[in-house]
Amino acid sequence: MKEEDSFPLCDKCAPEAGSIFRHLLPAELEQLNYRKEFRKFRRSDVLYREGGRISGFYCVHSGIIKVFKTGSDGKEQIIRFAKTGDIIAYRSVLSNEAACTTAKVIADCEVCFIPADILISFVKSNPVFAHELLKLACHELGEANTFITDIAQKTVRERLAEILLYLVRDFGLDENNYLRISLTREEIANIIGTATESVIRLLSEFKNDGFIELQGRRIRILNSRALENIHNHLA
Amino acid sequence: MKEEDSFPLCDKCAPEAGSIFRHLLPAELEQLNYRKEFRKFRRSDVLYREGGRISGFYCVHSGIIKVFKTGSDGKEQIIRFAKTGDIIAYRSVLSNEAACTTAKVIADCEVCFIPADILISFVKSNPVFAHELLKLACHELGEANTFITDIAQKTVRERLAEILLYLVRDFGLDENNYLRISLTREEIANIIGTATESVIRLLSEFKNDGFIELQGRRIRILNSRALENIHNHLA
DNA sequence: CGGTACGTTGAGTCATATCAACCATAGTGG
DNA sequence: CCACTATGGTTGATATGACTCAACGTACCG
Repeated sequence: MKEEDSFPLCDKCAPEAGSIFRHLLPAELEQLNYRKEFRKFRRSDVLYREGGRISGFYCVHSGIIKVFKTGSDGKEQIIRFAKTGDIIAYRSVLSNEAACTTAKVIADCEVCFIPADILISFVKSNPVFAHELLKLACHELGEANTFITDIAQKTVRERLAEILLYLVRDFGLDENNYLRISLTREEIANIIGTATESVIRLLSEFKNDGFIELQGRRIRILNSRALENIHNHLA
Repeated sequence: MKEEDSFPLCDKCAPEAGSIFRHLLPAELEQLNYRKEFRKFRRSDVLYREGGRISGFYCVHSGIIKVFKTGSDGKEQIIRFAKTGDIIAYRSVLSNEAACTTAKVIADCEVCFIPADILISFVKSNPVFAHELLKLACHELGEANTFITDIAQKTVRERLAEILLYLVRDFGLDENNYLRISLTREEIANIIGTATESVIRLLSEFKNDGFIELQGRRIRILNSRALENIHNHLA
């Protein structure tokens, strides 16, 4: 079928996207291809909701997803983003806990849904894969620790500079130095833990200082070195 | 030898302390007992330092250890505590990254030092153990996410109430409702990400409200329900 | 006995949150 | 086609939580 062709096959997708599945054996990849379900989502669709039980996890083929927790007063706290090659919800699957986050689409995406049991079975059957998964979780843990320290100790201004640089690193710039991810001011605020108005004011401060340029939601990075300095408390 | 007797044997310690090693097979436990090194540390000793390469990890037999990151201005951010049955530094060992935290003794402790290679080999040889280790890492990741959300969204007052409850849950109360962990005001500040003076002021506010009692460094919990309410923004 | 680390309190300041008003844009339905 | 509504962005005024700085008290320790 024509349709079929457009499905990403894991044994092609895994190495290209650099996903964790590149550590699977051919037979396991075949099994994965057989069991997975290809799905498309559009902006603001929700993949799963915190508190819910999870029957599987997702591997992102294209698009961007934000993963957030809802605070007691209903405010979103964005924990991380997932893009091509990333997997989400694996935490809940592996620890067998209810989802502690919600996943919502930021840029239209294509993902594979993979039943929970298959992940567990790979962990049990493929030690290298298990180790890689551990590396992944431990790496994320390290990043979480860094984030905790920053959010606890740095000013909003410093955190904003940091997040811009993080977005550059993770999503890159286009040919005109515009960030390849588009976020609302509120979403930016929900990453660094501040008010929307503060983000707006600080962004326009950065603009006036000539570090960035703003075209609506698009952000152009002019002087990442300066942002680096702000982040490191040197300015 | 007399000395030998005082060494904790992992096959006894693991089930009692509820450590991750309870999932090992007898032969593996034996290997662990053979390879591990028993060590004692006193208050303010450092087990390992951030940035350093790690040749092994630690399983805590007794005592309390604080694990923290040092912020850019030298301020400690306490990430977690480790007590009987907990393992530390496993993150760096598994992800093969330099230590991103420092571990310092809060209450005199006895630990086993375990060479890195043995952990990796268990992950490879024992799928159940690997899975349990994944559960552990994923659970910690979930806790980190919650902490990020709290620190980003809650007031210092709310966080202080929360941390007191967390310390009750994790370390318990003695017969007179005193916390079984002793921290300096500065250490408390370094958990919740605030200034020492703020902790002092808020603690004495809680005292005046009759929620707690203070005897130097010892904290007596009188009304945990009230603290619960503060934490949940209900008061 | 002096030193060092910890605890406490007060005063002043500042970064950031909050509240309110307003504008721009786009989608919707009559 | 146009009012209508919702969403997101911006700006200003004001309030305040929390930090900083400084001084001083306290307790333990060699």
